[in-house]
Amino acid sequence: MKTTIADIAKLAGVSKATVSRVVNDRPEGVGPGTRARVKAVIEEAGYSVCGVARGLATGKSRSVGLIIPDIANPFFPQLVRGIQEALRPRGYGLFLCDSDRDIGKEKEHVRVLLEKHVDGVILSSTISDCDCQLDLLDERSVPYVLLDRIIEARAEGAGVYVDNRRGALMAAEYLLSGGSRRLLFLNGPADLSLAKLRALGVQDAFRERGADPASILCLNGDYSVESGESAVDAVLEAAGGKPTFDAVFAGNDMMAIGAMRAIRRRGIRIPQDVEVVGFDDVEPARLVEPPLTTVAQPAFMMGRKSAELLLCLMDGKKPRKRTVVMEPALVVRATTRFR
Amino acid sequence: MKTTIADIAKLAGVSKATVSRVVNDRPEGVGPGTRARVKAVIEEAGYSVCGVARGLATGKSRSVGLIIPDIANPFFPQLVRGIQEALRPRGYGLFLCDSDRDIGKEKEHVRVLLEKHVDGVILSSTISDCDCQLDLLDERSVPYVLLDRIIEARAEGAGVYVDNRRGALMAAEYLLSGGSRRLLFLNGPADLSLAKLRALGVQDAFRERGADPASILCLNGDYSVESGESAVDAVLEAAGGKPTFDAVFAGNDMMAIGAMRAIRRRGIRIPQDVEVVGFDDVEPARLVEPPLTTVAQPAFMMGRKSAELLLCLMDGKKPRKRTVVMEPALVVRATTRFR
DNA sequence: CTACCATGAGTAACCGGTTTAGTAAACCGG
DNA sequence: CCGGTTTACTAAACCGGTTACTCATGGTAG
Repeated sequence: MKTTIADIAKLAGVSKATVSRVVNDRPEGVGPGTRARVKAVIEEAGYSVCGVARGLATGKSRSVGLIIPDIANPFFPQLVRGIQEALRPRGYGLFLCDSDRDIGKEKEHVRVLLEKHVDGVILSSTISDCDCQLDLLDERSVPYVLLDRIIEARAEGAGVYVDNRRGALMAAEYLLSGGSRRLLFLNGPADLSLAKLRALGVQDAFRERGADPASILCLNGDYSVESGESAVDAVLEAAGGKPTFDAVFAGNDMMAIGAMRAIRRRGIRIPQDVEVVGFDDVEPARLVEPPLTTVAQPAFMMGRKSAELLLCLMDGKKPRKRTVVMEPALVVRATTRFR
Repeated sequence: MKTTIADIAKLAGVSKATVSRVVNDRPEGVGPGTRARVKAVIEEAGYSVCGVARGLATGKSRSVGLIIPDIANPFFPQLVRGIQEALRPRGYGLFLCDSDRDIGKEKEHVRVLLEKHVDGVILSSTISDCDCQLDLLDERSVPYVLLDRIIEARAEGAGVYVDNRRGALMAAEYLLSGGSRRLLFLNGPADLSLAKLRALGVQDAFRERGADPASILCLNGDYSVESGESAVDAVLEAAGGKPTFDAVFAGNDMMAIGAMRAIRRRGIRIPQDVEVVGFDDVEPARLVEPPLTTVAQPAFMMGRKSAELLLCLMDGKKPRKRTVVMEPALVVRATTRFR
């Protein structure tokens, strides 16, 4: 039989209210003697509050939901770690939902999270334009923070992103500075707004250097190694095995790694013949051969910030800024030539 | 204002009990006409049950906890995906807890999960011998499934593992079959029972082949690339840069990759001079150069099986077998010589 | 025609906490 | 010693569902 607050109250010879105050460390209304006695009884009986009952009474479940497109993409586990880091000391639980890049599953997850009465949601959405799930959250006034994946219709909402446009600009500029002019830009899904922003960044760099943005060959992958590999393979195949480009900039490291595989399989040298730059700076980037030059995102930090922002929102406080934009950093390794 | 079951009852002109029956699709006690009307009202009002209230009433929270040592290790995201796959259709939420390889955090997570009144726990524990957290679960009779990480004291409990001893035997046997005799066995933490089992497997292989198990050089890492790299580096350093071994078998792919880095940095060739075999078959294993020969674990399947087993336990059913042992498979790539 | 049972639906207790209003006793300055 | 304030604590309502039990009603078998 589980011990409840009533059992403790009876054992300690006080009322449930008093036990509740002791459990929640509320200073008012309980004398030091009583407090000590109740604490002793609780310890003795090994009692711990029932979060469900408390949740019903307070309307807060002390848990938040996280929706991400793909936990197998090594970028996201870092976000998760950052989020946990911020959540654990406050005793919040984290519902992990992998939407599997599927809009339907994403919406279903929002519904389930709502049923679970999470106090807030961190959303790294697969959807960019439609915002129906967010309407649901707004309706129930569940605070949420957008993470990594921007949703245009909610640009003014709380969010934590890297400066995607600038990150892409940095990558493209670096490639241009090395003399590359014929860029293969292996972007993410075209409807993702972060992908659009990066396209703009690449164009910025070209214009800045007086290069023609129209000369950029832009393809779209789904952030998997395979998609990067097959996209580049198709381009090379079409050109009879000779590269029609002298640089590749990929929307994430996994696609960049895929691109590298397709390129090297044809005997094309990296970085001598073709330079490659990725995005994210996940662990595999430094493990592949040659180690990948990439635009680093502070993933762990982004996770932490997003959770801190959400905690702030859930406390009903006005955060200093609703949108946190983090700085990307170019990490030069060996898929680009020495400058 | 949130709509409750009482609101729906009033709107539909029925009692809460009837609405409850309709919501839970209970066939008895509601006529088809009433049912349709109530459903319409629910749809109209956009009502969804409050899981917290339901949880209090039923004593089930429809959520399970997962404790893993390190979400950044690419093996674990695959487990997570498998678990979600099994859980989602049943509407269960998943509390993810990363114990960060820290026993203290692991225990804290168990406490928090207990407070959240999860219906079950999947545990991939950092702890091998002490089982205090499991006592807590037993006490509250919360069903749990051990996943990947065996806990010796609970060998008879529900669990899903790969046949670690056999996997290690396969790897060692393969290395021996190639003529390697001086094995550097880069095992996981010595107190982990899966590491002990693998050590036994390696010894089995040596004995089978008439080789002396005492000639195995055994080191322990923490499953990170760095630990593998530094361990092998230290060995090479001590031997003046010449390898005192002709094969490395690592407790996971990340350590194997670390070992490869240390080896190649010294100009030692893989696989000509030293062969390397990993464990797990995570994505980076096929991406590094040369691609890593490894003992594959069916991680996704293991995750799914563990969740299915837990669901079974939570339903109060007796599962056909409490312990599921999956078969490892040797995946031969290019860090071993052609046989 | 009556006795009986199946069916649809409602009533109210209950799950285990939190919180507000209320009470009795202690305290305190004048 | 008195009126008023403070302090320690309790009783009971409430959160939003579930469910055992009760009760008409109507169909049916004898």
